[in-house]
Amino acid sequence: METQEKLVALADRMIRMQGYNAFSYKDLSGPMHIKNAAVHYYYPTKANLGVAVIDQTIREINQSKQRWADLPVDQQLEQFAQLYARDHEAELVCLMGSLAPDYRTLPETMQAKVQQMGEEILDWLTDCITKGREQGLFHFKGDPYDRALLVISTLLSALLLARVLGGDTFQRMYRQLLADIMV
Amino acid sequence: METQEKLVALADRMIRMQGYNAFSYKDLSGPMHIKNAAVHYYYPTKANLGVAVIDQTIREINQSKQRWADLPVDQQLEQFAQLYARDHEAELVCLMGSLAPDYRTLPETMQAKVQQMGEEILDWLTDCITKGREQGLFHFKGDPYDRALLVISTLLSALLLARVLGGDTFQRMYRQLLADIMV
DNA sequence: AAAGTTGCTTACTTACTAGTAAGTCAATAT
DNA sequence: ATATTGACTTACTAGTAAGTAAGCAACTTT
Repeated sequence: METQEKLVALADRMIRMQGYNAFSYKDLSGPMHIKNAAVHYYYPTKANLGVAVIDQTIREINQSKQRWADLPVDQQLEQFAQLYARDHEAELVCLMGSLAPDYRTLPETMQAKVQQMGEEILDWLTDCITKGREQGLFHFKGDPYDRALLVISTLLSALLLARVLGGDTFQRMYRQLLADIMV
Repeated sequence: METQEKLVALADRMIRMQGYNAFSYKDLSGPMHIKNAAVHYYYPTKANLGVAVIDQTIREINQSKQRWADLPVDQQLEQFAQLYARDHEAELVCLMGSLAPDYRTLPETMQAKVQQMGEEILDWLTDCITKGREQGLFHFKGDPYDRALLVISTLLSALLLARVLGGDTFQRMYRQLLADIMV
């Protein structure tokens, strides 16, 4: 992996570990044994770097979607949920969970990207849930879009609450979420 | 209201609008037309101020609980949810939603308080939900504690997601949440 | 061989951060 | 009348933030 890719990966980690406003260029330059200005060489502003992190995440999500395309939708949902389980093991929150509280302080370029990311995840989930109900794999009351909101909501805040409450908070929420929707 | 109380109220607003790491003493001293050092007079460190904000929130929650003590538990839950609806109208996230992502960067005194706040809310909600099921007012699968986690989770992330996705995101989630648990 | 180009470093600026020490001034207590 | 306290202000420090300008060595292109 080259410097530029490593920078994005490390920035992603920092954002999801500490928050966008709580990390600085020295948190990247230090561990990578380069100078502060070298980070500015690749990403002139922190906003550029932030956008790159979100873009990378959007790409990764799209790759996952494609990889799962041939699975039954209940397994697709489970794979999606396991993405969050892996974040939990790494003691990271998801990008949306980290950036949403800081949304008002983010540069506009980043705000737009965060929104795009949210909409793309939500559209896919809505689709997944709609099909699952049609196929008798899921069952729930109400609009699939609203259900998709609750699914994201649960996974996102399971990561947040587990951070504070510790213990088996994440696992409990994870299990209950799937139990609620699976037949 | 006196200076000290105003400081806590304003700090609370700033934390829930921008995040703990994105506000500074000048954000308080400026609007209050006092000097930076006057803030340090009341709260020597930012951690002191942070703890005061959480303590105040815990006190307010306990007052609400007491006020609702004689209501039927389904109305208690609705009142609780309306607390979040009011935050949404004020374009604020809840304190937990703001502080949980930054948890790792918070001074230990604040971490302990955030945890305490979470546990107190959760205990009350668990109790409320348990009673509601016993009385046939609520109905849901699984452990009441897990259900309480999902209720908080939904309200917390409804505020976060509404910030990014806008529109009627909050109302949709709010409605679906209550529809899911109310008979 | 000369002229870019890439990937940095050195050295710096400007702005802001939390935090402190000492002083002021009005109200209160003795 | 004097001392003390409360609520600040003035003036500062040390550290960190993002960001920039200029230079340099290695490699590539012409």
